[in-house]
Amino acid sequence: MRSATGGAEEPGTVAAPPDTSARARILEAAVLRFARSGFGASVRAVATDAGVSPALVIHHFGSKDKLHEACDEHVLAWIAKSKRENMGKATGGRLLEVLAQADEFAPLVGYVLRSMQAGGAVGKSFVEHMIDDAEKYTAEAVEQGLAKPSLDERARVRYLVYSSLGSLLLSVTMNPPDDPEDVNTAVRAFMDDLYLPMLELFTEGFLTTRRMLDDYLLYVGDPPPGAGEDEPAA
Amino acid sequence: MRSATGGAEEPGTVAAPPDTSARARILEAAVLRFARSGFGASVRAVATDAGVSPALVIHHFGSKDKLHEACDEHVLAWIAKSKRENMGKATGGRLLEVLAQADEFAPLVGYVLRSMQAGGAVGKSFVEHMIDDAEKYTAEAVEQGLAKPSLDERARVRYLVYSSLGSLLLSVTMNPPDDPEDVNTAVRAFMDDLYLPMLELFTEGFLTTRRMLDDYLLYVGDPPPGAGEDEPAA
DNA sequence: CAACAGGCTAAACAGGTGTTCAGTGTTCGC
DNA sequence: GCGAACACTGAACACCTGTTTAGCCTGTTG
Repeated sequence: MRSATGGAEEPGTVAAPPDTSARARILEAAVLRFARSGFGASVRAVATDAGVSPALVIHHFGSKDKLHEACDEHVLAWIAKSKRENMGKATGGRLLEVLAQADEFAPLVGYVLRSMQAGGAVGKSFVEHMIDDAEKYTAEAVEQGLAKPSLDERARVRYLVYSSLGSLLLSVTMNPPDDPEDVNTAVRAFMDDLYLPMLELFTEGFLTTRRMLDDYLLYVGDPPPGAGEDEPAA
Repeated sequence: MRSATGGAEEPGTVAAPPDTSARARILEAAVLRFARSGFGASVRAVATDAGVSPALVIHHFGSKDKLHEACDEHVLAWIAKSKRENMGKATGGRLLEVLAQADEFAPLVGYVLRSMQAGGAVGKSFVEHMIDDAEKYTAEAVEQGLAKPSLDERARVRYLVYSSLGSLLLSVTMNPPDDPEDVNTAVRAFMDDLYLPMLELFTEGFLTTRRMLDDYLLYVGDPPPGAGEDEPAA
């Protein structure tokens, strides 16, 4: 077998042989296992999946928490890369759906969902990035006249991201796929069921009058006018 | 083996006037502990909270799973009662918010959220009941001319419930309150932040044109006219 | 009074957990 | 060749888990 354990990894795009190292195999197995069974999965389970001994997992990563962190970093790096590559075709809040369709990435999507479920770092980071992106996209959409302006753009974006990701998370949690690996099936089912009402709500709204909105505005006072200066901590 | 507590007495029908009994104290402590720390909390933790020995917990409930089931039943019964009492003032998807404001019920709300997070029975039941209720309320709202009719009423209701509960769950998961007991603070913060954009979306929509909706309708074919009841296979 | 019953507990059990340790080979620089 | 560094493992350790066992203690009943 090749040694080639030099720290310098070749950034070759096509030939990527060095991911057969035990460390990489463990990391991949851990991401998959955590996505499947949640972060309570045992080190022994990860080791078995990777075909190594539990001691080797600790030897390479130091502890289970460190392994968890390494998985987080790994997935975050993958998200950053995927975001760059899919910038064009995945607009707005549909990044996850697009990614989930690629079987290759499905386990990673599962990991993100698990992290959101557990309130972990990856989930938080993913949601925040999603909000930042969505803010940009909606601003463009407003400029182009595709989307209506909002009384509070930032708050609207937060709401849109929270409701879309939250509903997806809830749907997957309530109706977990038989094989925990193919999250894409669950995501697809979610989209099939709920895409129409979402689109309908987005184009036509839900209420017939402005009464509730106006009453609320009167009650809480005016929201930040247009481009709010800054938001002091409450 | 001799069964210590004769299984003759059916729980629920037994008239237990003093809820100061150890069994009741354990049940209450378990609901609170599970809401606080999730269902991974140990039997010993519950026992300590209740001021009893771990053995007594098992003695009264048989096993940890049985204790979990008993908690579920307890909370479900409470939900049913609260729904009956608050039918009038809590309309639509705002039941949880109303209930969360009553400090007395806050831990129970926390339990419901935990169960939704874990995909447990209480969460599932709660969501389904919520959908049933919301369907009734929106039907009334449509009749009264307050809400616009939908291409698929059932799907819209499901979407509304999933997005409101899902966004709440995600918000609480991402920003857990310092003291896990007062969920009401987190719920209140969620409402303060996201109620305006929600209301805005409901009254004005988001998109300026019907193009995306029409394109989608053309793509998937017409939705079930009126009361469609079929579930498309994946 | 004695005898029994049941709520209740301390202690232990069996099993799983993350982690450590001593010791395999195998490979590399000298 | 040598010795060191390396990836790697089986076995153990200490701890925590749910659960069981034996027995205490109190109240009731004969």
